[in-house]
Amino acid sequence: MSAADFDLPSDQVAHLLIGAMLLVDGVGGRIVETEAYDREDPASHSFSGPTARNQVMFGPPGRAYVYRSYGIHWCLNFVCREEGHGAGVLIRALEPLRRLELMRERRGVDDERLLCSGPGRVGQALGITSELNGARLDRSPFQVFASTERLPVMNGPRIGISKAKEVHWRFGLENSKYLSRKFEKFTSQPG
DNA sequence: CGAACGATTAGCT
DNA sequence: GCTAATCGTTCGA
Repeated sequence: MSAADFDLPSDQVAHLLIGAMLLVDGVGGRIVETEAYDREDPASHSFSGPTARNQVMFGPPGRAYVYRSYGIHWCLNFVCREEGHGAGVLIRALEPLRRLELMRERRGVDDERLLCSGPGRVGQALGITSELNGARLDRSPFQVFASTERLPVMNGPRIGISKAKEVHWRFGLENSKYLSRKFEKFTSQPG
């Protein structure tokens, strides 16, 4: 995918990314769960304007925004919309497909379903660190290929937030074993 | 400068 | 289901 593909509202990109192949240095798999965030969104890091941490969200679309979560985990986002807007998509889960042994080693677990099912796990399995904050998604080490298939996508409330819980900007591949959690309430998107 | 709070996970009950 | 771990970011004094 090119930078222009991310110059769209983050909920559209979050939906579009379900089924896409994501690789970092050849390690990764198929995206099965995402969440959208936007400048006008109280749950978003960008809601209160640019800061040292979130400055990449206010840069050009098609870049990686990487942040430290709970002092422990690295979480990977894709910057969306026009430059300066402050929108992004959090990559919450992958179906692991490439270089599973390296992911098992990095994660310290064998179970395939625990390799990339959660944003912190995705970061650890793919070797994401702050060094990749601001990196272009159309250049090494990233590779992002949109799905050519029409896939059944469901959506629902985002996870782990305290504000804007009524916004259903969590998207997931229906029937995937690799979601970080079940979708309790969801509406199926028209295929 | 201090304090509160996470876009989480793992491990235990 | 509940909670400790763990520390950078943010905001108010």
